[in-house]
Amino acid sequence: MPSPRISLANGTSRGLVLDLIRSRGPISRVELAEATGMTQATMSTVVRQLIGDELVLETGRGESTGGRNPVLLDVNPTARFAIGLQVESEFNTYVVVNLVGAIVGRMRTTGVGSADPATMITIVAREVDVMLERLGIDKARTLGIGIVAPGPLDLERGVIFGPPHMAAWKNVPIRSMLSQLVELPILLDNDATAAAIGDFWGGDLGSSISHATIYMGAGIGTGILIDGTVFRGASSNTGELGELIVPGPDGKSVTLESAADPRAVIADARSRPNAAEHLGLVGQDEMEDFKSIARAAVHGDDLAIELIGISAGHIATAVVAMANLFDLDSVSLAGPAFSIAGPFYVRAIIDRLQRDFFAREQHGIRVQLSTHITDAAAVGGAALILQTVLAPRTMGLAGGPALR
Amino acid sequence: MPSPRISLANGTSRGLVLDLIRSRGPISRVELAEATGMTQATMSTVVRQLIGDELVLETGRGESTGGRNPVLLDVNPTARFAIGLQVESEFNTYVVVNLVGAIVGRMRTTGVGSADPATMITIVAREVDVMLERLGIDKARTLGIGIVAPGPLDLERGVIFGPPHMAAWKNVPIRSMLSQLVELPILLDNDATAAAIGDFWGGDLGSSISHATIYMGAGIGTGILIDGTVFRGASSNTGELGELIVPGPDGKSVTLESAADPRAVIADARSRPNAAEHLGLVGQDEMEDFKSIARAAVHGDDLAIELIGISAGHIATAVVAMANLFDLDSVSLAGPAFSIAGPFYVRAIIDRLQRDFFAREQHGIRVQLSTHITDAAAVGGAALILQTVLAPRTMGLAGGPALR
DNA sequence: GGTCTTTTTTAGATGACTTTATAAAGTGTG
DNA sequence: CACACTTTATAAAGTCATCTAAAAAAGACC
Repeated sequence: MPSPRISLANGTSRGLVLDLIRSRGPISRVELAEATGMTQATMSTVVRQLIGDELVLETGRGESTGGRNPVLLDVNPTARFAIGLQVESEFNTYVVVNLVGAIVGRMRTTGVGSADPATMITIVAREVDVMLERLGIDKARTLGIGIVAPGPLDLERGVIFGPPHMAAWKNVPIRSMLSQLVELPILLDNDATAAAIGDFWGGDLGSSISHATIYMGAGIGTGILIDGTVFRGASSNTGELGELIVPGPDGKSVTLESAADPRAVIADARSRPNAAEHLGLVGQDEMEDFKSIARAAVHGDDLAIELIGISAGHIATAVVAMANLFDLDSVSLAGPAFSIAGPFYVRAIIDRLQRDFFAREQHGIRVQLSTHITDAAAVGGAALILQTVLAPRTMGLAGGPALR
Repeated sequence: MPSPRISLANGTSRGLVLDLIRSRGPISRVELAEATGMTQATMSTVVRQLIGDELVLETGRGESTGGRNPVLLDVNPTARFAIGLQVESEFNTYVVVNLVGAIVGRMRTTGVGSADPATMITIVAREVDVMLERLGIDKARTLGIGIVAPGPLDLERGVIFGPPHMAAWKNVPIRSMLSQLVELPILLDNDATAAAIGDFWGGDLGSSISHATIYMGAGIGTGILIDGTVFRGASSNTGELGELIVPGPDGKSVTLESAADPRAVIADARSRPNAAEHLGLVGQDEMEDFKSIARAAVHGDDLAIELIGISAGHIATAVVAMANLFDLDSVSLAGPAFSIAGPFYVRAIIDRLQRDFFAREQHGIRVQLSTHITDAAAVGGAALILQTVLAPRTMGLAGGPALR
């Protein structure tokens, strides 16, 4: 009766089963056995362990299909928590998520640009403790802190190389410094990867096999998941699509970043006569100006719609390229740049895929906005902790981020 | 002492160990234990089984490092064989490879364009038997036939959809038809994927984590390997890069296929005054005309060098895009189009990667011609059999080709 | 020759599975 | 409404890949 036997070594099956319960909602032991290929007997014991750890609850009975009716299992959302921390120069964003990836607490403080690393890290440690206490969450049920940082990183050593405008943070071993202060496991990763795992853990991806989350903040990056596992490539530098070539105005070749990121949209706007005043561009904070344009587009302003449409068209071109290379079945958009204008981008991508995706006759691609658009990276940091601790996976052995 | 424990379920470890012995040449049990994370005791038993199956031989003793000197293990090359068959409209190419992926027999006959499917399949079955007999290879030691076919395929059902110029082969269930005639397991896959596995099994890739084989015949495709496993995406349609956008002449955007494949090179040549005669273009067989240009380039003809250089530049652009998305550490070129002009392409790719690859500071990318350039797909078909039977792997659960 | 190292094998234990059998809790039928 | 039949869940015993611990084999070094 039981099929081929996919099975997995080392109690990894506990993680696999937890993953299934999380993603396939209320589900019976029998259905789990079918989905994994394990026997019902095995499933019984695996589930017993998960219930013993309080990770899973019996939440009711299902309908009978001719015999005894099944006991339905669900994840116990408040059994464990994880913290996500996105460090940026202007703000730090903290989130606390529960086992199903839902936000139970959120906080934003002044960012790492405002203090030297050593000072800032002590502040962070204090803020973490304060936040947990305020939420009434026992540290013992907190699995760790997932830090999401901009710019190049050394995931294995837990070191930030720092983007240009955060020079003081160059080569700061943020993981070891922080883990000495808060006694929690800590892990470091980049924004797009984190956002992708956040989408996955939040359950939005269903059983996608090949997924990409496009993360657009100041720049553009991609996090790629193969069967729910981060695809890291040779050195965790996958999904770099900023330099991809897209057809610019007049069919000239330009790079995606130079044509589609918020800065490009603003520059395009400023090149139009009277547009800066018309759209209320301030010229201080790029993301704010971009959001002004996005808001105008949402309200039906023709110029703004055109500007956003151009950017969305370029992103759509890039997504088609990725879809053809990765044979994607799921795409989501995350990051502050999509918080207002997101639907324009989703529409543009769907339209383009329908026309140009190579395998469009074989299967569709689900395109959606990430649930936590703006906080996607921080939520993803927390989800990375959940996944690493509760449902460890390996793939493309590039090491991935170390957890310490 | 033994490290984390990567271990793998279901006797998959036998395959893993065989893989390591194959790729890391003569190697001792202790080194194998280190490489896999298993204990030396476990390795002893695993190796005993492999030796029992005659897949592995003890081939000598290594140098002592202060104690007993290690027994070195090697794959027994002639223990098993696999057949690769590339079907094309003009020729069918058969190869027989041994356990280390080396060619031990090769044959080329008139292609599938010359007869209706049912007739052709009986011919193929006969030719397979004749070939094995001529080589003195027992069918019992032959693991199967890997068929590589052009155009869209249904890997799971083993059906050819057929390219436009092979209309009679549309929807032919080649796997089931052939497996009834020759009593061997049969598997169907596309050329680029097969070529990639061929490179891997031939040992050229070392321990690459993220590899792409660019296959250029009439069109351009890519086979992608993550840690030696085919990356199949949602529906085995990964690596489609023909429609990727590259900067054409004057910076205008064009698709890779329209700018770089053999047909494009010939068209470019014909657009130049007197070039057709100068280069000896016949206008019958595209690949032959392309090879004429390639030969002229190798002999130093300026125009030919320019034409090939343009094509190579476009391919290089595409490879950079792929390298940035997949964080590649290895690229190889296969297919008849690279058989003569290959070095021009390799050079162009290396140069471009050095300048534009995103993670160039973290690691280099090995770029090389496939060992069996022209026969890469056929050899790869055989290698797919070897991998499927001897070292099964799973990833990106898109099913992969079924073996029956 | 004796002692130390390194490699390989043996023997027993463990744990994640499986198979087989049994209990529990339903549905449907005469 | 008792009985047969299903479906779901657990229990018991066996299998298999792996581990730990310890011994055996084979060479290096003094």
